[in-house]
Amino acid sequence: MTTHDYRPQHIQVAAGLRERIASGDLGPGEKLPSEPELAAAYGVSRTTVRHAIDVIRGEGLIRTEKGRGTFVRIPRHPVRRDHTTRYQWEKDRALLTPLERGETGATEHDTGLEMGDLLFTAGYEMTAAPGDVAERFGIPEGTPMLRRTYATSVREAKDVPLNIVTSWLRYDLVAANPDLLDSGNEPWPGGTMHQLRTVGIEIDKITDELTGRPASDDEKHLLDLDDGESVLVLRKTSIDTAGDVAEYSEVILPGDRTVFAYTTQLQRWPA
Amino acid sequence: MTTHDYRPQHIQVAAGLRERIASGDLGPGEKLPSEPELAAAYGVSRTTVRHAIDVIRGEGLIRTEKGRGTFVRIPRHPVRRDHTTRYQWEKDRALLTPLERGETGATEHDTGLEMGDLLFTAGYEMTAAPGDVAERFGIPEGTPMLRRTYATSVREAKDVPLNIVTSWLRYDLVAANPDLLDSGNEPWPGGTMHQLRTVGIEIDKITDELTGRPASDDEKHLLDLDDGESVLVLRKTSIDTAGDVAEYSEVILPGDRTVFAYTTQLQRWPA
DNA sequence: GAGTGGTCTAGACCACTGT
DNA sequence: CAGTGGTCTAGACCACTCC
Repeated sequence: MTTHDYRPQHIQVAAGLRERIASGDLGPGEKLPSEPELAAAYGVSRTTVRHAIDVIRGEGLIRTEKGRGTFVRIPRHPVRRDHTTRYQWEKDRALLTPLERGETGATEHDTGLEMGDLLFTAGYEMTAAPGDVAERFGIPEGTPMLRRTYATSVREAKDVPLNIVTSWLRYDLVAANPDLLDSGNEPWPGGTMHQLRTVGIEIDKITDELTGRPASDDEKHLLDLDDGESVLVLRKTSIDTAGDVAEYSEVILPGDRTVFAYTTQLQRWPA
Repeated sequence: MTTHDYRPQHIQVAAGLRERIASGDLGPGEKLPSEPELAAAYGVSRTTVRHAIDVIRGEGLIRTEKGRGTFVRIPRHPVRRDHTTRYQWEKDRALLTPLERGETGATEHDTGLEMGDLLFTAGYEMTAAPGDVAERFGIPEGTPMLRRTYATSVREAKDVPLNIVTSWLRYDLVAANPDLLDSGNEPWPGGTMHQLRTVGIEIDKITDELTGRPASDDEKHLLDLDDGESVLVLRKTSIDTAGDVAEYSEVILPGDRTVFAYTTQLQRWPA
C-alpha cells in the first residue's frame, strides 16, 4: 500500500516535470510532451497540466511557444558588469580625443560585441522634475530637467544584456552647451562624462543602488524576457566635484543575463 | 460605435484592475471584489477572472488569501545594504574585544532591529568542494571544505530582509582552531572576519557579484515571498592578504525588500 | 490539414475564514 | 453557517506552426 500524496495534482505534475528536467531526462532545448499527452500520462485534465506548466514556467525552467510546443529553457550565460573599474574607465575615456576613443563604446566594454550588432533608440525631452527625482538632486519639485531615454535592443545575439535607461540632468546646466540639446547627437559621442565636461562638470563619485523585481509586461516585450523572469533595477547617482548631483539614471536589465560586480578594498589591520 | 478591444478578455480584466489600483480607487491593503462578483461585473466566467488575477499577482500588485479574499499589496520599504562601508565596518569590528562589540550585530547594522526579534538557524557540515566552488577557490574539485548554512527568519516584522546564506571555507584552514568546528558556536561570535583572524587570516578585499531571478518554491516559503516575486543572489568572494580566496558565500535575499548600494570614488582629472 | 499552445465556459467540490 | 479563494473536470473554439 502506497502512502498518499496529498499535494494538489498540478503541484505533483509540476514536481514530476521539474524532476525530469533536473535529472537531464529532458535536456536544455528539448521539447516536452504535448499537453494532451501529459494529461493522459498523468491521468489528469488538460487544465491541470496547464496549471503545472504555469508553475514551472514561473520558475524560469521552461518556455512555451504557441503552435510549436513547450521547451526546456537554455540558460543564457550572463554578462558581467564590473562597475568598480567601469566608471573610472569611462571617466578616463572622456579626456581622450575623438580619434583616440575610436569605435570603442561602453557596451562593447561589457559585451565584446560590435556596434553594428546593436540597435539604439534614444529620445530627449525637457520636463519638470517629479518628486523622487527632485529629492535625489536636492532641488524643488518641478525644476526643469533634461530627460533622456534610450534602449538597446537586438534580435540576433540572445546573450546580449538589453537595457532600458532613463537619465535625468538639470536643464540649466546642460543649456550652457547647445550641442547637448541637439537630439541629432544621440547617443552622446564620448559618453555622458565627456559631454558634461563641455559644461565644466567633473564627476567625483558614483553611487549604484541595486534592487530586483518581476518584469512588467512592457519590460518583457522590450527586453525579450519570458514569462516569470525578473529585472534588475540600477539607480545610479553621479556626484560632481562640488558635491552636487550631476546626473541620475535608472537602468533596467534582465536579471538572468546580468551580473554586477563590485570590489571593496579594505584597510590593513595595524601590525 | 465603439472600437473593439481584441486583447484576450483576461488581459482586459487585468488591465481594468491594474488601472483601479494605479488610480487609487483600490488603495493599498484594500480588498478586491470577490471572484464571482468580478465575473458578473465584467461579464466573464470565474475562470477568466482567475486568469486575470494570476496576471496582476505575477506583477506583485495583489496578494490572495484563501478563505479571506484578494487584497492590494502594501509596498514594503526596502532595507539598504551599503557594502562600500559595511565590509570595512565588519573588519574594524573584528579587532574589538567581545565587550566592545557588545550586542551590535551585522543584521542590526542593516535593519536597526533587536537580536531578539530575529530567529537564526544554522548548520555546519564538512563536505567536498563541488566544481563551481572549487573553481572560485582555485583548488581541486573534492577538496575538503567547511560549509555553513544559516537563515534568518521572522514572522512578525514584515520589512525585515530575511536571507539564506551558504558559506564555504577551506577545511584545512579552519581546522587550525577547533573552536571553529564546534557547531555549538553559532553564529560565529564577532563575525567571520574575527574567527578567521584566530587562524591568522586577514581579508584584503571582497568582490560582490549580484544577479536576480524568480524565487523558487522553497525560497518563497523561507523568505515569506508571495507568488511572482524575485530574489537577489549575492555571490561574495573574500580574498586574503596572500591573494587567496579565504571565503566564498552565496546569499539569497528578497528582491522587493533589498537595495544594495555601492559607491565608486573616481580619480580627479589633471588640472 | 494535423498538431500545438492560448483562451474560455459552466459547473463542481474542497479547505479555509469569518460570524 | 455563508463566503472566499484553491482545485479540477470535460469540453469547445481559436491562432499559430509545420508539413
